[in-house]
Amino acid sequence: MGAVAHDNEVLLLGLLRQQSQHGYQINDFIERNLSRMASLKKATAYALLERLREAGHISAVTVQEGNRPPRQVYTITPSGQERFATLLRHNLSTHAAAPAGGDIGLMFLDQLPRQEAVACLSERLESLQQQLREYEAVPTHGPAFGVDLAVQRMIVSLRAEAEWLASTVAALASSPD
Amino acid sequence: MGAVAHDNEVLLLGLLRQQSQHGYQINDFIERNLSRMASLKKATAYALLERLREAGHISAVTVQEGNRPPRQVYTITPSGQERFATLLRHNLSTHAAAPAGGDIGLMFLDQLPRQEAVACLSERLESLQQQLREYEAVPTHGPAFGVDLAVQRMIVSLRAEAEWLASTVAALASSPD
DNA sequence: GGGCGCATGTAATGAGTTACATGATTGA
DNA sequence: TCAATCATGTAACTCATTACATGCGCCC
Repeated sequence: MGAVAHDNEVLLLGLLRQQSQHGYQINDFIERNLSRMASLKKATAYALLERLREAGHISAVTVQEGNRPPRQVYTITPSGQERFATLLRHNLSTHAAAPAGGDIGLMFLDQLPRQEAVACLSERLESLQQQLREYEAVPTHGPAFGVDLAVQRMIVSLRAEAEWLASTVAALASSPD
Repeated sequence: MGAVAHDNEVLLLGLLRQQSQHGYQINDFIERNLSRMASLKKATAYALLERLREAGHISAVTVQEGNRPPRQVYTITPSGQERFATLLRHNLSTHAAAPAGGDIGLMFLDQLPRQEAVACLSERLESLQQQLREYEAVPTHGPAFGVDLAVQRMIVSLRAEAEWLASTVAALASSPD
């Protein structure tokens, strides 16, 4: 993708907005707590932080505690605050336009022998239900906010997809070849 | 993404499987009929076709009719048939694992003044409903197959998302700041 | 002393995007 | 004659990924 989504940028700015941090810390947090929602990788995060610093959206100071490795501690700047607000508004206002994913295969479903198609979709259904169970097991913190909201949305979406897929598989399995 | 999804590859092989074609023709078809499901761009398509040819999954012959520009007409090879079947099975069996998209913004919803958040999400809801209407307006061809199936899935998915979003906006609008 | 955690990065690779180049034909 | 369509590509760029490099401290 080009400069369409900016998901990673919002993520980093958002985290830095809540608290100044160094790269390792940010990455750690994402891996531990946001692995389901975010796909930002370590090397990408470091590079993006550097780009954001160059752009003036965050500032960096080198901090060394004792003999530990020196850290680049990043802090969001006023320019970054603005950027964050702009990106967030845009991100919230816009629904990921096009191709959702996983649809291309469906278009060619009839190019596979019926039985095989049913088998494949059944497998998909199972992994879908597994994912759903995982999201449903995520503990929530009372009224839906922050991450909880994103989890909720994921659940609703997965549930709808699972239901549709189940009925599609059923229809497919009982129809003539 | 790396070599994870292969959506574009399935798409091209699938189209060539139905009929030998030249690049312009394929691209034209995608733009006209599949713009909703596929995001494959012209230059990318040409490049991918060349890569598929190098890999031996398709073969090319140059054809010239009259004085029109010469065309590279591509035909799927046995190797390509196999590849297509493999990719298709995988594509059908697997649900796009991770981050669905649009979720990162939600995580930071509380970093925006309540009113603004509601406004943004309302805008999102409207465009979502607009999209939904467009998909619902796509004519179907009897029993769900091929593209129809993908459209159906899109509708189900959009509907679920729209419903969830509507109730979320309502809850948000009526809660204290 | 050997492996893990901390902390930051580089290098190579690859896929995708936009914008542009080219040149003939067709139709208003 | 001017614009659009046909047809294939190249070039420059951005973003992301994986794998690797480095080096110290801590703990068993």
